[in-house]
Amino acid sequence: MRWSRYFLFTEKEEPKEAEAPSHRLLLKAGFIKQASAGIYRLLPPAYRVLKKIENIVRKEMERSGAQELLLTVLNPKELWEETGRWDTYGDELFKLKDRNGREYCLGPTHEEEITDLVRKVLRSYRQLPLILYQIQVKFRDEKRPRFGLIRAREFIMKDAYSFDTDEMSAMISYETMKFAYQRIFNKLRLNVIMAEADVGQIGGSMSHEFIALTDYGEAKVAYCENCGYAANAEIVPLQKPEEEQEEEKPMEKVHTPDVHTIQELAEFLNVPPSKIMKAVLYIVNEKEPILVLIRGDREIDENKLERIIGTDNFRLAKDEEVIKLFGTKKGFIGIFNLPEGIKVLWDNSLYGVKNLVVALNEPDWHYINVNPGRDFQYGDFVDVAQVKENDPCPKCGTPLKVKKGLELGHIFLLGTRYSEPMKAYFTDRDGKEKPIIMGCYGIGISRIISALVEQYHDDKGIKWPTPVAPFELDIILLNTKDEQQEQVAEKLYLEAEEKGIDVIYDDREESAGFKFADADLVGFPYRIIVGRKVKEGKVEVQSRTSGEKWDVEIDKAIDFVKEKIEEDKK
RNA sequence: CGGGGCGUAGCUCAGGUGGUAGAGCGUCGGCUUUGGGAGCCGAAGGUCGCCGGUUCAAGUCCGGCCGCCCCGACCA
Repeated sequence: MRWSRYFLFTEKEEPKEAEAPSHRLLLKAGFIKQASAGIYRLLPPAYRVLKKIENIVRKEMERSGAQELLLTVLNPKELWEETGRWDTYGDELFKLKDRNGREYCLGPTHEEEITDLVRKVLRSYRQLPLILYQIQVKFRDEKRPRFGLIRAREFIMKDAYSFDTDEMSAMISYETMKFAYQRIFNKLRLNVIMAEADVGQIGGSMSHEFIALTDYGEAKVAYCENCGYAANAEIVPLQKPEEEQEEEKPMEKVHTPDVHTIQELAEFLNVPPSKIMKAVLYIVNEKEPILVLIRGDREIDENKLERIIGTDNFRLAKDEEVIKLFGTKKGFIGIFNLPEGIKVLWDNSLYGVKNLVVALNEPDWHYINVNPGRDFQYGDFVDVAQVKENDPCPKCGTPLKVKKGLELGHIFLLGTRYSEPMKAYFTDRDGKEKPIIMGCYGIGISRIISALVEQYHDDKGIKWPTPVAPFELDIILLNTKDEQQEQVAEKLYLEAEEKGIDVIYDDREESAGFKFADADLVGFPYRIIVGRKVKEGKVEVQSRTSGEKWDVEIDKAIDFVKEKIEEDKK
């Protein structure tokens, strides 16, 4: 490809709206163009990357025995009503009507579609097991699209579905996909952690997430470097700590005027936050107040809370509600003088803490040196705290690492969550009708482009790993007016094409610095610089990744680069 | 969904107190230049997000709407 003819236009100015490096660089280097909020056009170089990612995924899926098909984007309401998700999926579903008033959604995921297809075709246990997959555009009306391709409203996903006769067989399908995913992320050169995960609203019994470690992403993963345990932070269990061995001091009432936050209170009383009982009031289903008590140095994990109370319909109480219920402001809620009918949850972190600071539901006063057993009785303990760096690993007790990441893959053992309500049955060996056991397996294909840039860039631009680079080699002709240089560059370009290298030839009439800067920004793994060394029969080969430079004889340059590329792709 | 901000040339942005729109970069033409986003000369390019109001006069003031970004909540 000659760059002078190629649809690749970089920006010199920094895109003002982008913050995440991947978003900024993909815009600046001319890979993506926004169409509207969370909706992006993939330009030719980005599409080349996307296709390479897809093909790596395809190869590993096919190797695992999965078969590719193509479902539809437009999905009728009726199927979604069968599983109840037309309503429960909520506002995230893009809905529309046809001219006759029939309702559809744009598929955000395809469990209903695939289950419908399979129930119409499959009859017998002889036809199982089966894994089907597609690479398809998906639509989710995200509340807040963010960071370019990282959270888009229209995006490309690989979704696979497994169908088995029994739990054991389903488990084998699940494990097969798990291994395929590990191979895929290795081949994509991504640093990805496989973590245990919550099954969430998709349902099912077992689930793993594949999280790329990045600074921009929605996932938080906790992992143990000792035993290999890794899980989404929101499901890491935290046990009660050891009881503190500390002399119990006499309880005292202390005036704490205008002290509202834990931090202020800790400074005012000169105690660590871990000695303060924090009380947070939630309103469940818009009517039932629940008071959550937690140690002052900890935060509430609302995902854990959701699983405890069994609904996501809850919110923090408003100031007025606190005043109405407790007769005091936020910051002065505690366990003493509690009004009737308020449910109280005790987080494990509070167990065994001595000489606590506790509010007493009276403005501007706290008790200090409050002790369990003597001054109050514990209620029901639960685990609602967010996991933090250095919390003990639930498997082996070693301090955990907690890192931010980007969810690239998610696999679920679904069981009969979809086959049962949709009546996807097969006849088993014993002649009985049984629901198919299902699994589903997603990979965010377009999001992988961003994850790659997050993990492979520097201050000058992107550094694509060779297997996914839009072009493997950039041949830069420095002086377009120099006939000798031009002849050499043309010859090398044709030779590279001939030898099957993905090559772009920068034949544009631009200054040397301009071309170098573009090459760094767009991030081709190798470049050949055709410049003044041509007089000595040489060109310069450079690696974007390592920064290494080699002077190579003109005739050997392409073979030299080809060898490097082959090595990278192994 | 709560909070904040922005919308003027392709991009980044400037345009006290209302007076009919500018810069840098990019683009086009010419000359010069070619190992790190070159220089000089010239030119084109705008329904100032949309609708309404106030006014002799609105990019500027007022009202409504739309779009986009950021923080949080949310996020198989």
